[in-house]
Amino acid sequence: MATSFAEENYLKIIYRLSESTLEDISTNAVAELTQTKAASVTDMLRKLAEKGWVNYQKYQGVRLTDEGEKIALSVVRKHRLWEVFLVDKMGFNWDEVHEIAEQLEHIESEALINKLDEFLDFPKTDPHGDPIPNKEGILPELSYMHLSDLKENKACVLMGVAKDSAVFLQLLTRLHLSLGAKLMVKEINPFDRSISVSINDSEPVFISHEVAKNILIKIV
Amino acid sequence: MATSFAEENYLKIIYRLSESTLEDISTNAVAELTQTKAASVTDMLRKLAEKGWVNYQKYQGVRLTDEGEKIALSVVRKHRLWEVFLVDKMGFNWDEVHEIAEQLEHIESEALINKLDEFLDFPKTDPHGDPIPNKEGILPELSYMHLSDLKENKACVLMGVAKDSAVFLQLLTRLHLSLGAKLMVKEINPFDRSISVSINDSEPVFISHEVAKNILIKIV
DNA sequence: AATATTTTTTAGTCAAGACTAAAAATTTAT
DNA sequence: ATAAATTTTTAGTCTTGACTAAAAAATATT
Ligand SMILES: [Mn+2]
Ligand SMILES: [Mn+2]
Ligand SMILES: [Mn+2]
Ligand SMILES: [Mn+2]
Repeated sequence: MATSFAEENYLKIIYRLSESTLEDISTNAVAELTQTKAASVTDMLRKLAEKGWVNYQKYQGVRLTDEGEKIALSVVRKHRLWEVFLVDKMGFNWDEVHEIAEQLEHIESEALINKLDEFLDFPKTDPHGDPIPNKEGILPELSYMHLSDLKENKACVLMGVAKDSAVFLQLLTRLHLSLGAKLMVKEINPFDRSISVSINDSEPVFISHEVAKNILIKIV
Repeated sequence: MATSFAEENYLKIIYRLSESTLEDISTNAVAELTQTKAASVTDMLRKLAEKGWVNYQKYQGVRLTDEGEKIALSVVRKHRLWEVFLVDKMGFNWDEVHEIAEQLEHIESEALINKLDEFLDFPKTDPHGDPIPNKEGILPELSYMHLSDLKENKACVLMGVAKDSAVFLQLLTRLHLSLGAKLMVKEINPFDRSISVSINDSEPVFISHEVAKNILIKIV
């Protein structure tokens, strides 16, 4: 069955919301991310349920069916592969690619996306460190910590971000915090939980707890 | 002003029809290429005229305004650049790219299309030999002959096709007729105007007039 | 337990872009 | 110059995906 852009966007957003909770997803949560109103979401949820892509009961929230998740994963796969393309091949910065990928993720061609995957050398993660499902829809297992949870004087590598708004990414770039950077927390201030971090062995810089919370790392 | 997919498709098709005639374009001609009905076209022509992209008077046919042509050329540019990408970088055959480019041509990002242009080394023509407008909307001048108009025993090179339906392109491929092939007409049969052509100096093969008419060449 | 607040759904509208059937205008043929 | 055929437009309808305002259900507060 063919899926419209709107349907794909909804499924992807329900998927993303499901990643961080086991509970059913609320109408309002979906409305916020789709940038629509709750009433519009209710309408769409009924349609998606009708097509067998979500389980939905009035007032009970929504959850993807296996088939719905499969579609969502394929959209996520396309989104993230196109992001890799935009950064690695087109030379965009990591804060510039989201909107374009938001469009490209709806291009309908299995053949194209698999050739693109190959062209990019089967990347495991996108420019924000998010995992890319393979063509079977299997996500590589990545277990990252938040920089905010790291003890002092432990070496680690920046592996991803937990938020990909342009302003956040631009801030990181200004601080020379990019994927692969070697980090070490030098000091944790109990007052506001801000930290001072050395990036690639240079002089430590200050980072708010809010920022540290959204930086994903791997201990080396 | 933002342009919808539908509007872009209409403008592109009106542009394509205008290339081969100086007359105004008829409602039916547009309907045929957009795969819609004449009534739907009439509706859309009114909207396009409203936006200042076409000149349209009831029963008089339609013609692009300068602004409309600018939009059409940008869609054509995107379509053809994506086709080059699909063939040169993704490894598709020339008969497989049209539908995908039909979608990709609507991706909205000046920055992306200009980076893509550079990535592809500023190609002058697409995989079917059609000229690619530059970012200012200027088309390179290409003056090709039809193979059907060529005299016997004149060497030439296949530069493009005047039709890009998949079946036609697949036929050419089977005959080893691809862009850049060296051709020489060995014989013209007055009966049905079919010709016998040597391709890259190999044994001549027979080609119908219909096929020869749609092969574009340059004399060497 | 009753009330207030928040969330979600329903009801009614709207715009875009398609359709069919019928009417009107234009073009072609006699 | 009429009549016939063709093309184009109008009128009315449908689907998708949005909206607002109001009603209903669920949740939180006293
Ligand atoms: Mn999207
Ligand atoms: Mn990403
Ligand atoms: Mn298109
Ligand atoms: Mn082409």
